[in-house]
Amino acid sequence: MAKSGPAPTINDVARIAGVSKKTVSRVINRSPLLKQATREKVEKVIAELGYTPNPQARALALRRNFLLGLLHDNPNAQTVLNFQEGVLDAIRDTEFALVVRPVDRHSPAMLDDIRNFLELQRLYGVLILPPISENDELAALCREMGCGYVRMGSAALDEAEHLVQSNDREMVEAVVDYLVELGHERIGLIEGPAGFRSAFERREGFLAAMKRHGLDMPSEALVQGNYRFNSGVEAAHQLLSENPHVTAIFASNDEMAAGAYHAARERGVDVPTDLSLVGFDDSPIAAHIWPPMTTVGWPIREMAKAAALKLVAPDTAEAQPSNFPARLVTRNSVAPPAKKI
Amino acid sequence: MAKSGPAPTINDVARIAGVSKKTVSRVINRSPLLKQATREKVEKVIAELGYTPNPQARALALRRNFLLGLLHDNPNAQTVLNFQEGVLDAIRDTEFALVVRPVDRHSPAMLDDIRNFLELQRLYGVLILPPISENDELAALCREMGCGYVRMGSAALDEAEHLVQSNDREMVEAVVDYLVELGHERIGLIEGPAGFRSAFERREGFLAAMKRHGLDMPSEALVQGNYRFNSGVEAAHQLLSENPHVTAIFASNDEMAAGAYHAARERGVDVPTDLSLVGFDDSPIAAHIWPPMTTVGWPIREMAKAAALKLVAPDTAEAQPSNFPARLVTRNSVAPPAKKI
DNA sequence: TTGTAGGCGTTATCAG
DNA sequence: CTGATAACGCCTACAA
Repeated sequence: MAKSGPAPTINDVARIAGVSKKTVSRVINRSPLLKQATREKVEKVIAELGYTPNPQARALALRRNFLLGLLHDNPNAQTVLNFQEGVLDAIRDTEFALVVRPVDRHSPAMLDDIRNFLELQRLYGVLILPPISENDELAALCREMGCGYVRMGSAALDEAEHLVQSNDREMVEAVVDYLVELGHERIGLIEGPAGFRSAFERREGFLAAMKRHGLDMPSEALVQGNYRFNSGVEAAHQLLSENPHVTAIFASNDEMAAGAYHAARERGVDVPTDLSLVGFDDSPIAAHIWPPMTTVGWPIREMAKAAALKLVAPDTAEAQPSNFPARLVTRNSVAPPAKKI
Repeated sequence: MAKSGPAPTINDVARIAGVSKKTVSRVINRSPLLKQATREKVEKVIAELGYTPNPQARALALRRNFLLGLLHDNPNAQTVLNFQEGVLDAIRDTEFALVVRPVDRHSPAMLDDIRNFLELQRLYGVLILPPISENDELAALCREMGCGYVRMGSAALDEAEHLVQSNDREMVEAVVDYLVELGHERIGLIEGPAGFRSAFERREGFLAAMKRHGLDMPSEALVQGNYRFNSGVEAAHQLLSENPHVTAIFASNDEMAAGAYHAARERGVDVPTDLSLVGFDDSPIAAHIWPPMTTVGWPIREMAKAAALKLVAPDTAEAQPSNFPARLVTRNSVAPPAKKI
C-alpha cells in the first residue's frame, strides 16, 4: 500500500523499476509492444507503491477528461437516480467519475450551454436520458465535438453503439393484450406529451393492439397529459366524463396513472372494481399507492451500466446489448370488468 | 466570440495583449497587485478571444480539481435530485461541475473507498447528505485530506462553515402542537431507524411536545421503522393493534407515512376521519397519495445552493445561512379526532 | 522493444 | 507591479 505523504508519480515508478517514464506509461496504457518481463517488473513496482496515474495530468495530456456526463431533463427522480447508480456500477474502481448536468429542454440556449459545457469539461463521453435523448441535434453536437455519447430511448434512435433502448411499443401491446384477456373492451388511453418519443411509441403500441383485437377506439377515449401527476388527474376526469363506459385506462407513465387514481377517488369510482388502471415505469409510487399499481418495469440500472460500458470499454461495447426487455409488473389495480353497458 | 478551431490559450491572450502569461494568470485569478490599466487591457483581449481558462490545466497546476462531489446514501430520490439541482444553481456558469458518488454506509470499506476517491479526483470539495453526513469520521477524513466539505443535517453537526441544517426538532414540535390544537390527545409516533440523527431529532421533538402538553405517551404508541415504505406499513399495523385509541400518527418521513396509509386501508380505517396522518419531507408521494398528505417541507434546493456556495465562494460563505426553516404543509390527511374512547 | 525530448495549459517562485 | 523560468504528471513523436 501507499505510504502517506505525496502520492507516487510515474517518475517514482520509473526510477525504482529502473526504466523510463515512457515504459511505465506503456504499461499503464497496455501497449502491446512490451516485453513480458519488463511489464511484470513495472507492474510489481506499481503494486508496491500503490501508484495510480493522476487523472488530471492525463486529462491535460490527452485533452480529454476521465469524466462521464449525465445529461437529463427527466421528470422522474427515481429514474434518474437509478440510472446514476447503474453508471456507477460500471465505473466503480476505475478512474472515471460521473458528473451530472440537468438541462432545460425549453431554453433556446440549451445547445449552446451544452456546447460550452462539453468544451470546458472535455468529457470523455455523455449519457443522455429521455426525453432529451430524442434530440438529434444534441447527438450531432456530441459527434461534432468529438465527445462520446450513448442515448437511452424507447425506440431505435441511433446506431447500436450509441444506444440503449427499451421496446415500449411491444410492452404496451402486451398491456392491452392482458387487459383484453381479462375481458376489457372499452379501454381508455392517457398519452404523454407531444414531442416525447416514448409517448409516441406507447400510443402507437396501444392503438395497434386495440386494432389487432378489433376493438373500438373512439377519439374521446384518448386524452393527452404531460407526464405529470396533475395532468393525469385532469385527463382521467375528462376521459371518464366523456366516456363513462370505459372499464380500464392505460396511462403512459405511473405519475399520470397515479393522477388517474386520484380522479377516480374524487368521482367515487373504485379501483380496480369499477376501473382498472395500468401505468408505465414501475416507479416507487406504483408500489406505494393504494391499491398497488400494475405497471410496466424496465431495467434502468442495467441499461445505464451497459450504456456506460459502451463509452468506457469500447472493446467490450459490441458485447453490450442495446435492447432491453421490459416486463409487466402485475399488482392490484387491474380486475376483470364489472360494468355492464 | 471565439472562432471555431482550437480554443484560445493563455499564450494567445498574452501575446495579443503584449504581456506575459503570468500577468494574464493574475487577471484571471484577480490578483490585487495589478495596475488597473493592465488589467483592463488584458480583460479586453480575453473578451475578444472568448478565452476560458482550461480547467484540466488548472487542476494539474493547482493539484485540485474544479469539481464538487456529492456524497450520499439517502434513500429518497427526490431529495437527492433536488439537492443536485440546488448545487447546480450555485455553480451554473462557473467552471465547476458536480460529480455524484453514492456511498454504502454498511460497507466496512466505505471510508477507504472515499479516501481513494478523494485522492484520485482531488475534489475541490464535497457536499454530504444525510444520513452519511452524520458520520464524524467522514468529516475528519475530508479535513485530513484537505478537501473542503459541507454537511447537510438536522442538527448542529459541525461549525457553520461546514454545515447547512434544518431544525427538525422544532418542526416536529409544531406538528404536535397543530394536532393537539385540533383536539388530538392520543398520538402515535413511527420513528426512524437508530443511528439516524434526523430520526433522533424528530423523536425528541415529538416527545418534548407531548410532555409540554401534558399528554400521555405510552411506550406502545412509539414504533420504530427504517424510513422505508414497508416498515411504515408494519409499524402502523403494530401501533394500531396495540393502541386502538390512537387518533393520529406522526411518521418520521413521508415514505413511512405512506406505508401507514396503506396499513390503514388494510384495516378499514379511514384517513383522516378515523385517523390523522402526518409525514415529514414533503416528497412527491405526499402530494400524490390519497388523501393528499399533511407533512413538513424543508427547502432542500436552497440549502444545497447555500452549501455549494460555502465551498466555491468562501468569501461570501459568511453571508450564507446555516439554518433553514422548514414549514408545515397542510393538506387533507388531518382532521379533528372523531373517535371516542 | 525501449528511451529522449518536448508539449499539454496553467500556476508558483523569485528576481527585476 | 511584471516577467522569465520551472514546475504539475502524463503522453506523443521520433530516435535508437
